[in-house]
Amino acid sequence: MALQEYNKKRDFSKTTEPYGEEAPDAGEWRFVVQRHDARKLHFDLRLEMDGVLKSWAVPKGPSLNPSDKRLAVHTEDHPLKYLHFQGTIPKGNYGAGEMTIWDTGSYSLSQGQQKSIQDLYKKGDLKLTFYGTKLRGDFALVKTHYQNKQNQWLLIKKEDDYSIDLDYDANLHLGENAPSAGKKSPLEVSPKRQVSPMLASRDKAIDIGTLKKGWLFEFKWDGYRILCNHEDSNTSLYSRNGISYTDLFTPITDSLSQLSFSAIIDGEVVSLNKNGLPQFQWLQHYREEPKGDLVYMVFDLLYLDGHSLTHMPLTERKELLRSLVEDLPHIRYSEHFTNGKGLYQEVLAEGGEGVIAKKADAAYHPGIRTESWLKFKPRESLEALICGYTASESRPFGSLILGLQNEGVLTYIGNCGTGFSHKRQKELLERFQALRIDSSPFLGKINLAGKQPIWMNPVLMAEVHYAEWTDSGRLRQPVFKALRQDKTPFELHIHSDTQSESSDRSDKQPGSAPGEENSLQLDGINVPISNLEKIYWPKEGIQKYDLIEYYLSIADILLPYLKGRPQNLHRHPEGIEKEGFYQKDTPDSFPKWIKTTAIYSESSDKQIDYMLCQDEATLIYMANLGCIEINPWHSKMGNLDRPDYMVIDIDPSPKNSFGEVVEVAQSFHEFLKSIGIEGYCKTSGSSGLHIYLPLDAQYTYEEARDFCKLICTMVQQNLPSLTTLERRIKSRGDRIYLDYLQNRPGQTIAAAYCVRPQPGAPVSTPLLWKEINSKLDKNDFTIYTINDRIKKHKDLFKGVLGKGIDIESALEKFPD
DNA sequence: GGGAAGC
DNA sequence: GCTTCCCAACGCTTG
DNA sequence: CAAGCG
Ligand SMILES: [Mn+2]
Ligand SMILES: [Mn+2]
Repeated sequence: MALQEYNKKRDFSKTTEPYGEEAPDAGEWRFVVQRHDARKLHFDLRLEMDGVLKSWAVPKGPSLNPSDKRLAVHTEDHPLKYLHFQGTIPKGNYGAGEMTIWDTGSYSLSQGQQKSIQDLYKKGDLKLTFYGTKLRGDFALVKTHYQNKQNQWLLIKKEDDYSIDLDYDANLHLGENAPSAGKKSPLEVSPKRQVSPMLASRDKAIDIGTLKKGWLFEFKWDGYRILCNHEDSNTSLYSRNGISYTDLFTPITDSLSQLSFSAIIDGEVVSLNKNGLPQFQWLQHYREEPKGDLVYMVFDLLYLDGHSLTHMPLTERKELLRSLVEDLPHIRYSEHFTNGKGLYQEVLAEGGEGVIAKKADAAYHPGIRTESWLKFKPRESLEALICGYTASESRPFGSLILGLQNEGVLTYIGNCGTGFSHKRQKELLERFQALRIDSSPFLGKINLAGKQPIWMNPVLMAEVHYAEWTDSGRLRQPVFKALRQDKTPFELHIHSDTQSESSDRSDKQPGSAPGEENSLQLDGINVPISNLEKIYWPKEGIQKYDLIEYYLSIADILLPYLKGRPQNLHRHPEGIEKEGFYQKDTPDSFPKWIKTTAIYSESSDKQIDYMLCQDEATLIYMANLGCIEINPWHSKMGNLDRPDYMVIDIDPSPKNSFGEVVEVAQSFHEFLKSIGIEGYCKTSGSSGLHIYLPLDAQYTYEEARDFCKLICTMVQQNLPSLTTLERRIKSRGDRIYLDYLQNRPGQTIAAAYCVRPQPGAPVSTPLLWKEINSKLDKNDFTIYTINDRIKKHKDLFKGVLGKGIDIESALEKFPD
């Protein structure tokens, strides 16, 4: 490639919109790794970011082995066109030599990343997930801390399903999957696995009229992008994120189940009004109120009768598709046209969404945003932060107050008062309540033309369509489309066979409109999930979604500590700032698959059905009920009066520092060591610490409690002014309460790995004794950090359910 | 969070 | 049809 | 006994 052309393209890249529709927030961007046989062979890693390709030269190439730290030297930004470039750079030019595409695909920030990619990039601490052919899974791309080596970064594979233990040499992996001359062979698909759809890109610089030969044009349907896998008697519909729509859109499922061949179909489900125009809002409320003609507009066929078709040209796939779905009810073949300009004008006149242009000979690359498909639409859209709303007498609220984060400053971009039904407004208003704040989140004063603002913590995002920007930086004719569903769907954690883990907010997608009844298939049970986006931690904007995601991720480790134990549910259905309540009895309205055990209650003279958390399904059902915290008994069914462990509950007064708590725990550790006991310590998740001693159900609660009291007495004597055994709060003063009374039947303590209804969503986290020092920060352990910690330390509480201590021989070692 | 009662 | 209400714990310790 | 406590 000549420098001249490079420069030309570079100028072009500067002219692209700084805030385009896709680039800033889609959460998934493209990457390429080029093998560059220049003076010295190296690999160039390029990541799409802010409209350019951030680039690193990796001398040894990427490795899939986590123990390799590959040096990556940050080089200058390259224009986006480099995503597809391979060829020979002539001698005499910079970087002369052969350049081939080694791998390409998309990437996103890894799970649990809170900051924007721009911030993390600036910090030099990128945790990325790649969806390429060779580069797959999680990587860290981090700046080294050498101050005189500013541009030296390291590319390190993280331990996951794609990492390997063997040596890895990128130069030996040029295999058949390597794309050659711009023709990357597409992934094969199978109806046994979900497929991520190919996505269209958008380039406002292109005039649809200039696309002629080799392009065809389809309606851009305003509905849900849905794929269908059909094989034998199995027919399933699912969204881009893998959420199942098989049951919701039964007319379509039933119709496609009649197919006589196995197939994978791509299309858009729409709800049509009498004039045949798709009504997106009707579709959003299809579950509660089916309305309009439900039609699956199918436009691609990826698999037929045992063969993957992804490599075939589009026109051939569509021909097969047309004959396949002929005459099926609720299924319509999406025709294509050759006059793009004409179709576009027609669509505009009818108020349609837009037009998709497709290269007639293009293959189908699952999960890739392709330039072989281009979307054209008259209106812009973006994701804006909802910063508040205006009051109204006639409606639930007047309009949304919208803002964007602009270089760290929240900027007002206008109000939006249309696009929601009365019903939708009420749902939104309810969701807004938890986020209300007293003063404006904007720095300056906002002119709202006298309307009364109600301010909100700006964490919710709305997809808004608009005509253009005004000169003063406001949206013209904004219309609310949907609340953003910006999270990775759980389904992907369960069926790890889908590719894309991120969502594209510019393509509308189903998933979690409020009031929509979701469910999650776990342990063969359809677990009902409601109000996923309900905010449980208003300050942080953490949703029920995040809680469930955490519990899904920790279930395997957590469940052994819950199985067989009656529980006291502690529920916070309205979030942590509203009062929660305890619930012991399991009402009849709970599903019958929930296991319970009946225990007689003296006070109410009746049997109480205590819930047992035996499996992931119950765990998630509990989370859905607002059980942020989990409170199991210390003893199990079958041996209810003999606890499996003894608990030393270290409870500081509000006046004690955490450092003092640590000091007390250290004192316990010393004493326990002196009587030959190891003990296991965890954060309570709140302000204290818990020390567990394994008992293996060998002693009664009373024996455990007496032994605990003895130990606490020793420590209290050792630290008389810092600790107390006083049960009355008033008598404790500002001392730390050593609560041995927790060792009683029916008494509970927040389980290891459970979340606490406290600021920051802390997790009760098992620790190494050596971590219990003045540097310990209990705020380090939250739903966002525990999984990394477990990768490193595994389950530090394993011993709690292991071999029990011998109280008698420990007592012999007591002083005096 | 959800069901029942009340307006 | 929509809003509000109401419910969802216990048992041991201590004074 | 009622109130306190987790
Ligand atoms: Mn290079
Ligand atoms: Mn405690």
